[in-house]
Amino acid sequence: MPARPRRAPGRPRSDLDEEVLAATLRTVHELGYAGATVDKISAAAGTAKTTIYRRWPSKGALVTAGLVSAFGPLPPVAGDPRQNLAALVRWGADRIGRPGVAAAFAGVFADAVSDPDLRRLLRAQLQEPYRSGLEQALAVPTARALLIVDLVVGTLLHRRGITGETMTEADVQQLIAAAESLLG
Amino acid sequence: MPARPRRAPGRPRSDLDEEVLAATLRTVHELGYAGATVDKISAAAGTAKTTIYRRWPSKGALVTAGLVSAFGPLPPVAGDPRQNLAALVRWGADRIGRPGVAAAFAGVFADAVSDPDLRRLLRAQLQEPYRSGLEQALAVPTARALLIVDLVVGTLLHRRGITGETMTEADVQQLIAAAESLLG
DNA sequence: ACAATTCGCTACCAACAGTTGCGATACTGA
DNA sequence: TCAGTATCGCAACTGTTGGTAGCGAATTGT
Repeated sequence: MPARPRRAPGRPRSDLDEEVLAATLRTVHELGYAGATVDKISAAAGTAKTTIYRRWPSKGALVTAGLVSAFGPLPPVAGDPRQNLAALVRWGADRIGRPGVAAAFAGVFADAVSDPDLRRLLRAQLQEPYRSGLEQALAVPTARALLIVDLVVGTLLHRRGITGETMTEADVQQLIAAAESLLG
Repeated sequence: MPARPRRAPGRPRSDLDEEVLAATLRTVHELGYAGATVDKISAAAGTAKTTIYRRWPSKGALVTAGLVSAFGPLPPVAGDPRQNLAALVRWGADRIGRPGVAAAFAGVFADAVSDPDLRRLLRAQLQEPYRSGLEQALAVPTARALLIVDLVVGTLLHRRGITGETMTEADVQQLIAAAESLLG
């Protein structure tokens, strides 16, 4: 018999996950990944550092959760693969252009190199959930979907990482054209 | 009258720049950017931490110098732009696939967000020197050359950052095809 | 009332980037 | 040979950070 979804005893968690994640990206935006200390993030969220560590096991996991929250679910698409690709690239460009997102990516990537737990978290929460939706929207096999993600996300992140600026509309159009050449 | 290139007085610097930079990438490869402490790097290079800080102003600058040393000068190319592009993509894929390079990139990108000095160094030592050579080899204007760099380098780095693996030959060929669509 | 759990707070630890000071060393120039 | 200068390796230090431990108070179900 299935366990009834009865509420566990004890004081329930306050509803502040979203506020903490928003404060995380805000602080990373202002101070960079290294400058955004967990003390400062908790102060910006109006809570305590210990509360944050009760919910996320490390700073990298916290920032990863902030990224997941900033991206949200893949937008629904219903066209042919070419149309879908253009819409998805614009969606990604918008999200990566939001304050703090690129800096957060750089930080978790750097941390993940020496942190296997964080690496697993990245793949499970950021790569895997989007991969399957992309395969369907673009009608491509897995390996091709992953390459397209590398191309689009990598290009957008590198631009922000090196120049600190977002892409011009003309560059986004070129990026769409380059990605289209991978649709097969 | 020109100042004679007379050697400055005092004990000359030991010839250990290259050994330190190699030890830097080696250590970043093994332990990640955060795990590669300057203490460990200096130990791996067989020198003292203070000697490193006498030559490079920060850990970020040290790792950036390691990257510059790992890439070396742009290889000479002498074909039409299409041939040159393919050769340059393969050159970049080889360099970014070398141990420690991708992890070093992620680390300096993350640090650069909150360190204007490091941001300037990145552009002056890693972006600017290659941009002009690329414009000539590919016969494209500046903005297009920068976009191609974002596309190629960004894609290669994102693949290593997320999966930790290098690209298959088939993927490199697809990347070349995608970049070619930007040649105009 | 009682058990269970979270909250905010203070205090703490180990590790790291970067600095300072020192004696020893290697070179130049007179 | 002797001063002057700059480097070297070493040890000790500072300030900060990620993360932990322990507490009394608050909030729920039974």
